[in-house]
Amino acid sequence: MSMTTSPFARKLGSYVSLSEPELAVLASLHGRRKNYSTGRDIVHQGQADQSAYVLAEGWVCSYRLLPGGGRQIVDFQIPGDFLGLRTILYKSAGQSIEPLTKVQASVVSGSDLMDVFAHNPRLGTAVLWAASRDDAMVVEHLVGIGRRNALERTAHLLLELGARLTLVGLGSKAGYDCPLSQYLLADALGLSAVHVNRVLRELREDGLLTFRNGRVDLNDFNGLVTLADFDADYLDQRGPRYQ
Amino acid sequence: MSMTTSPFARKLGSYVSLSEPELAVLASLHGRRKNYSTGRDIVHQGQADQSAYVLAEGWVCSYRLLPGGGRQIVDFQIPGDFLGLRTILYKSAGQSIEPLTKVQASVVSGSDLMDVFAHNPRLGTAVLWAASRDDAMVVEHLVGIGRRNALERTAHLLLELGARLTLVGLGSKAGYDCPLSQYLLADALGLSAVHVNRVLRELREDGLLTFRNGRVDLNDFNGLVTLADFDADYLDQRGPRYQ
DNA sequence: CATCAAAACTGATCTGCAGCAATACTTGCG
DNA sequence: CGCAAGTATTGCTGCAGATCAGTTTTGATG
Repeated sequence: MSMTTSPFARKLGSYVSLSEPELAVLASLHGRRKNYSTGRDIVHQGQADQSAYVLAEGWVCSYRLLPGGGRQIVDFQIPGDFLGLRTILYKSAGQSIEPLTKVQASVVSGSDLMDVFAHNPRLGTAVLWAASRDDAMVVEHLVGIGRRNALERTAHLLLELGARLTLVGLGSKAGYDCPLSQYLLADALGLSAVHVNRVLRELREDGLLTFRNGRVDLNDFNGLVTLADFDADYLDQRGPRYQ
Repeated sequence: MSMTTSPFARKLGSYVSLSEPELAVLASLHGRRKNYSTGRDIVHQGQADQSAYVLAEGWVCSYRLLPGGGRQIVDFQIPGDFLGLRTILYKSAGQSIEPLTKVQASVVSGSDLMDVFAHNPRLGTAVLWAASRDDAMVVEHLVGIGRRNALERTAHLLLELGARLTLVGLGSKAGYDCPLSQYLLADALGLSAVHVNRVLRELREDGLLTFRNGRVDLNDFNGLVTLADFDADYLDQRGPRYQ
């Protein structure tokens, strides 16, 4: 993999074979890098920010505010992920994006992206295709929330994060660094923070995983896979390709 | 709206201005109509059927099988909807599609669609853009399941179906015909069928809606909107357009 | 119109998780 | 160093909704 191929371009290339000029257009999309830190949302629900981002460093989450005052974290994003596409595609985002750590991201302007759609539709197809794949994973996650119990859900989320981090070289089957608080996990899992705590204790006591001091240790990987009915292949980026 | 413009073309046109030749390509995509009836899935989870469908008549649902033996209905589709795109885009569908009534659908072959992506990428962009919009609605629905109570969820689903049917002329604020059994509602709402029954009774006793004999009567539309925190605009098909 | 199966409905009981309250632990920060 | 803020941990209580075990209604069919 050459140094000039970004993780993002690699991801798109798995859907549509991209030519050199197309890769160049893609590279030209990246604006300068911006830094964000915890405490203020990158995108706030309702506002149409008109720009997207490619995460270079740090973790963020996208969430929806709920009528009752709570929120549902829809997805966590890790380095290499594309975010904020929705704020460009639709009038309003419907989702907010919040940095969970110090974050570095390169900005992709909305108008630039729309120009790509108009003048380089093959690239547009690739971008949307990748986005659709990501959506499918989000759906997978949310379906899991509805019908698994707390223990299975938690195991599944932590396995999924592990698998995704491993793909970008930030984790392994043994474990990974994870900056999430029990409150954040709760918002993602649709549980109370108190209950997340109990679930983590149970997972620890059962010798399955240990989550402590920002570190997840997968003590019994296979046991977790069985418990959570985790399909390790479903993160597989490959699909049919054309050309 | 000319007679030659299908609901599907209309939907795509709301994202990308389509030229006459492009509309012609779109029309040529439609294969012959096929009939399906209840009892056998149109697409079965796992198999990559390699064709998609545009629903002409009847209702279908797409669902995922769950580890515990149950299933989560991810979405209902009504006339005018496009379905099965995922079976073409990815190796495996991950979702099954089941007819709920007698169904007429025109087939779109997978290879034809992939040809469109390769040779008419503007159309490809439009198709994927529309799909991404549909996904956003599914996410919306699933988020609702996680965090609303049974009464709110049920009201929300029945309002949403009403709104969508009204868009294609099959319903109004007063009500609509609905072939769903309480078991199907349960699988969509993540509830037991027994509890769905109780919830429907409560909605009826509160004078909000009556669901009986395949007919939904929205007795108190505004009351329902308040209860379910329903955003009537979120079905709005418009978004930014280019060209 | 009698028969049968599917769908709708009901009551009783059980349970997973939320909500509240109170106590430790961990990490800056003046 | 000691205080404050966030984070983790544990016990207790209540309830929404699951599960079980039926009965009744509906509607399709010979």
